[in-house]
This record gives sequence, C-alpha cells and structure tokens, in this order.
Amino acid sequence: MQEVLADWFAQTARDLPWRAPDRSPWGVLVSEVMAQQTPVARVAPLWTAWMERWPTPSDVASAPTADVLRAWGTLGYPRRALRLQECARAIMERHDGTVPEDEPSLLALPGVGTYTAAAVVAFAFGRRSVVVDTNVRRVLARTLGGDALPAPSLTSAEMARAASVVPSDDADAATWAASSMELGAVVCTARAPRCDACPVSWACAWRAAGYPPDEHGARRKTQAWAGTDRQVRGKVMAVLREAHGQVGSGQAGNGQEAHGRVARSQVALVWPDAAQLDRCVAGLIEDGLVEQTGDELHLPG
DNA sequence: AACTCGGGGGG
DNA sequence: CCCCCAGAGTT
Repeated sequence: MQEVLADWFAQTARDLPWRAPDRSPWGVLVSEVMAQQTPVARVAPLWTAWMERWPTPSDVASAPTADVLRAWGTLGYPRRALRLQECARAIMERHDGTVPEDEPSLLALPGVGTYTAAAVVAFAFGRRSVVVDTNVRRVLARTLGGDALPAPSLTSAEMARAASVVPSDDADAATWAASSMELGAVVCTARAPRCDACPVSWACAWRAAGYPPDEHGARRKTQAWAGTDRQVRGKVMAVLREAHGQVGSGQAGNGQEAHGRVARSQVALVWPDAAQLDRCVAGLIEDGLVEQTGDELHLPG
C-alpha cells in the first residue's frame, strides 16, 4: 500500500509552492503554521507573497508586527501570525537563524506542536517522523480501522498505530507522510470520498466492511460561530487591518486616523453589544494582537 | 479532557 | 446552510 501510494503521489501530487525544489526549511515551517486549520488552497497564494517579502527568519523577526498581522490577512487565527514571528525570533536567538533539524528543538518553538514538528522533520529535512494530521487520521481510520471517521480528538492509540506503520527508512518515511496526507486531502476526503479514484481502495478496511456509518457522529459537535467572541474578534481585527493598510492612501476624513489608528467609537460600529465588544478588545490586547493609545486602537508595532 | 481561537469554500 | 479544514496553547 505504501509503495502504491508513493507512485500515485509521484504522478499526481499537487504542485504546492512549498514543494518546489528550491524551498527552504523555513519556508516549509511557515507553510505548516499557515496551514494549521486553514485549507492549503487558501494558504498557497499568501505563502508565496509572504516568502517573497520575508524569505528568512531574520526578515520576519525584524519586521513590524503590524505588517506581519496585515500580511496574514484573512487566514484566520491571527495569534498564529504572532507566534510565527516569535518563532522566527526564537530561531535567531537559540539557533543562529537556522531552523533546527531535531524534533525536540522544533517542538520548543512557539506555535510548533506535535504535528508541525514532525512535518518539518519529514518535509524540510527528509527524515523519519510520525506525521499525523487530520488527513492521516482519516486515512488510517478507514484503511486500517474500518471506521468512517476517526474520533473527535487524537488519541494515544491512534498515534501508536500511526507510528507502527511509518517506514524505518528516512526517505520512505517522508514519502509516506506526504502521500498519506495527500490521499486524505484529495481523495479520501471527509465529506465525499472519491473511492473510485483511490489507488488503495483494494486495501481499505472501511470499504471491505461495506462503508459502515460514523460511530461517534452524534457526539461530534460543530463549532459555534454566529455571535461568538471569535466572530467579534475577527471583525475588530479586520477593521484594524484595513485601517493600517490605508495609511498614506490620501483618504482623509473618513473616520480612520493616520498610522492605522482607529477610534474606539469607530471600532464600536462593528458590533452592537458593547459589553461583548469591550471584552473582546480586552482579550485582543491581552493576546498582543491589538494595542491602545489614548482612545485609539491599532495593530502592535 | 475540555475550551478557545477565524474564515471561507465545497457539498 | 452546514461542515470541515496539513492544530496549538491554556485551563
């Protein structure tokens, strides 16, 4: 199955920009952080612009945080952008500006967790690691477990099963990581799997069992969105991003101040519940995503 | 283990 | 309109 997937990957892999031969380890790390909970199709164009502007950890480390947050655009979870800059600075201080190659050192970096550390080891350095993202979880749950979907959260048993099937050879392990992820992203999808186009459908336990339905589907609760703090935070960040982008645009008198500063009275227009808005702004300031000067809010830096 | 944290595109 | 997306950090 791993050999078949390796061939399939070699022939059909998406030409994502961070898979280009001239990509850097730092570029791979940036792509992984950007792709945390954000579809890669939406990451790709932004990654290219980002890497052109800030090619190295040194460039990101010295950039104004406001520029970093604005460049992050609408990727979502902007705290990731903050951590990515902290990560760049940590690499400057701890590793002389070079992305470390060992998993423990990677794990110690801001914004780098179990998945991202393993992914950088495999994709940036071609070394063996246990790469388990949402795609790999689903592929293994179906092919090996015979289940429609994995459990809501990653279990230790799942990690153990994933580790047990990673090839011992470095190059083979890296290829397995890339191809199993690609299969989950392109063919073995959550919603409407394309089993007719799957190169390993002959080996799939879920298919062999007659596609039994998801066991714990009832417990799977969807993330709330409308009216939540996350939505309000997003609206506030959007206003501050746009204000920052209009510095020097010559559009005076539209209620937005110079230097990307926006009066709190203007920010208040994005949400009717004043108490909730205040709470969210306080949270954004607490997170380091927003700063307040006098009666005005702005991005940090 | 349970929460929080954005935003958008596909079915 | 609902669901899910190359997760991480905090409590």
